[in-house]
Amino acid sequence: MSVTPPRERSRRGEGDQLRDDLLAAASDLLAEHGSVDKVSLRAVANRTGVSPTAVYRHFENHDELMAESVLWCWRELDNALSAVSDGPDEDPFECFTKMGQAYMAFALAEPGRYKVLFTRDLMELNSVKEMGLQVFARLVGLVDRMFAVNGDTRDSFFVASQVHTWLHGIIELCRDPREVADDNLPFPTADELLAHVPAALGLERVDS
Amino acid sequence: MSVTPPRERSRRGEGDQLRDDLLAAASDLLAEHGSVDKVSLRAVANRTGVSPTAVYRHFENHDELMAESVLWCWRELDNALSAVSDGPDEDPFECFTKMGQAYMAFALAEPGRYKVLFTRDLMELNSVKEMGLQVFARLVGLVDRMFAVNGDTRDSFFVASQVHTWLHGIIELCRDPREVADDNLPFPTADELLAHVPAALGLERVDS
DNA sequence: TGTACATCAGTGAACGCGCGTTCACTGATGTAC
DNA sequence: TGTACATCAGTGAACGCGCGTTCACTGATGTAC
Repeated sequence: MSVTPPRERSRRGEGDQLRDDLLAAASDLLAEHGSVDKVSLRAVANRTGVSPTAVYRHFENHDELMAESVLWCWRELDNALSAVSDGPDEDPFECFTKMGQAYMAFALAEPGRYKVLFTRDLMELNSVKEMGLQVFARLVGLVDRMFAVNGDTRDSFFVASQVHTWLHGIIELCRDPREVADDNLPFPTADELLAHVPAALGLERVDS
Repeated sequence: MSVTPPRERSRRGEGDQLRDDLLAAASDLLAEHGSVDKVSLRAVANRTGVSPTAVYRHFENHDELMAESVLWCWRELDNALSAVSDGPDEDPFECFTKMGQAYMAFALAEPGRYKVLFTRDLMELNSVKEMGLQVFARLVGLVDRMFAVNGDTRDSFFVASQVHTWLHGIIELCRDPREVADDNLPFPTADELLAHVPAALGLERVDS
């Protein structure tokens, strides 16, 4: 039980700073433990260098703290994907590849943080659901643009769902690339599996 | 906190019966909660109608109880898949479809029980890993037989991994088909997504 | 056939722990006058 | 410019709870003689 040194008290009027600090600490703890159940309010307070009661100045209870923390993780994913430039003048097929790699990189860098995004109970909250759909909308948009180039008439939402499910499964199977390396499990790596997705789903540029 | 009526004490020499009863109760609790962390030793004892201390006659501790419980769940999946006849004189493409449906049915009937199979820490135990690979081997064998018919020269292990990851992702996305029905999430159903897997992965009979 | 006894299949009380949450409080700091 | 005071940003002790685990035990039952 490592104890973080006490946090310097915020100046007057800057009390909201603690809220962000708590969410950042919670995000780290979620990344470490990979589950909302394993991250206690007290642990978040402790990691932040603050007493458990201080948390109640910013969150109703443990449930709300965790819901907001997962929302924070979603924003981290959204930011990571924003780094991939996909303006309308870019090649959507290249964007798709880069976006897939960025998504995979986020998921594999901190598997616990990725896993927590899909916490079943939290998905029922509108805030979390909307955030999830917003990220998904990036994918749908990209598929739309590839379809436009190829003259593909399939339902882009359906194909985006195919992409999403497949990537999600790859991440689950090959969560930690290091495990695969020194382990006797002969599973393919995430990169290999990822590389076959565009062709299998007909998301490569058609020369005509 | 519902309390199961006390269990009738086993006759002398039949003490092992309790072990199976505990595992069956644990399997149900895992199905209900979908996580090893949420199922306590006391809850398993309670569900079985026995005192917590009785558990220690059959298991070292909570960890071993959970490990054996998950192994029990794996055997339930293995049994469910065994119901699909896939003798060498059957059409492997039909078997593949039926096996996929059986797998999906198992996963969607009790999402919690399915989810628990892939508990990260437990996968490091040889007993669990072997059980997982044994189930996976069914799939590889099926892919082999489809390849034989089609003269397909791809690596069957790799393609089986593609199937596995994709199905796994579909299950995660569409865990509960009822949610999709009355919810505003417009995601495709598991059946729709599943139906597109064989074609996308080149696992349909080639007419030549 | 009767009885002493070892064994089996458990029970019940107790422990220390970390948890979420409540309550009364404290001390620094900005502001009104 | 000095001071009283309201407010802010927290703290610290305490609560009841369920947990994993230990320990000493109990009572039925099969078996040896």
